[in-house]
Amino acid sequence: MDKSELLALLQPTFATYGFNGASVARLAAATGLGKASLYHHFPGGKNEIAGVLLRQAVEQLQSKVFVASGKRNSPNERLAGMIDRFSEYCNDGQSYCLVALFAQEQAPVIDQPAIAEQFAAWRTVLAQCYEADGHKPKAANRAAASLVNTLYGALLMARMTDEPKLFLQAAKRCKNQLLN
Amino acid sequence: MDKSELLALLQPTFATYGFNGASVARLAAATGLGKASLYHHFPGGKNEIAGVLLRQAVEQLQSKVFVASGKRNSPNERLAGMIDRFSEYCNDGQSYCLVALFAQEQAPVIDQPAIAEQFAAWRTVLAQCYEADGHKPKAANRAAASLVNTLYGALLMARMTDEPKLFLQAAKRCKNQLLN
DNA sequence: GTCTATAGATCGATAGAC
DNA sequence: GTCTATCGATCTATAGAC
Repeated sequence: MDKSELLALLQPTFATYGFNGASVARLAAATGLGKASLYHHFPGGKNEIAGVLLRQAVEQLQSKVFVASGKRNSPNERLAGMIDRFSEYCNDGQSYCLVALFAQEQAPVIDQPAIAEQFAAWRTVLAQCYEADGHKPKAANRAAASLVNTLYGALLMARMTDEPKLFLQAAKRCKNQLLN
Repeated sequence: MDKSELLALLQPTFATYGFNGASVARLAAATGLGKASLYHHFPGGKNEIAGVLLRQAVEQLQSKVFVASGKRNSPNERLAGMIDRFSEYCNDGQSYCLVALFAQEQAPVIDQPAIAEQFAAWRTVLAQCYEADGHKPKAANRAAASLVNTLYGALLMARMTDEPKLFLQAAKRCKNQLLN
């Protein structure tokens, strides 16, 4: 069985129960393998699996979501694109973000200062779009922080209430606000 | 030692490590008592403690935060008051919300449908203020959902990045938007 | 009420057969 | 590469002395 397939089977268990709630027994069951077989693929055990999945999530946010792509587009269209790609990242509010989950649990795989820098960097990407749209630097930073807050807050609400539409509606409102 | 004092000592351990990360050993250490002494006060063990703290949090949000108090005030002032009281609830972004934390971990003390109803009810309280301020029903619901998203999103970001000011700034922006 | 000591279950992780 | 069996540590919880 391929390692990336295994990781795809393992991710939902972490996303559902968090780092501490995802026991090796549960993880193994999610793959259909025995525990020992899982250790064959991931000698570092649970920490290794969680670390790989966490790095995958950060990498996806970094390279696929918070990127101001489409140089032909207006700043607002680029921001709207990032909202759309964040929606894809979290499967329209149906999947959760392991970065947020692990960070809240203070999981051993989390490097908290590095996470803080990552989110600051992503806010900066957003702020540059707002600046390109004519906002003053401080207003752009505020708008960027608000957007990240709203996206993650909506994702959290969708998870807490098991209503993915709460995320979709919020994402739509954000985009409408940009493209009105 | 008084039970409410004990609970005050126990809450931060759950808030820091989550339900699964807060072992009875850690909880006992936080109180200065031995494990057996903790079971004397809470025969139901960890689940009982977490349940009490969870109900405390919900009760505080219900009776102290999401209440449209001050009939003399304008709808916007009442909304601003709720933002202020949510800030008090989370200690200006320095403490986390156990409802959110336990819900994300699918902790055994969580009744997920009940939590979903609670947040829906709190959104309704906010929406009624927005309606009283002249918003149409659907717009009021949207504004209410946005406000809750932003508050919880900002609290989440503040926790993830260990920067409480991210919450304070967001709360301030929400209030400015209301009272401009 | 608080303690030490410990039971019994589950945890993460490993040995070794196949 | 997958398995059964098991280790040692940790977990929740309890027994019983003081």
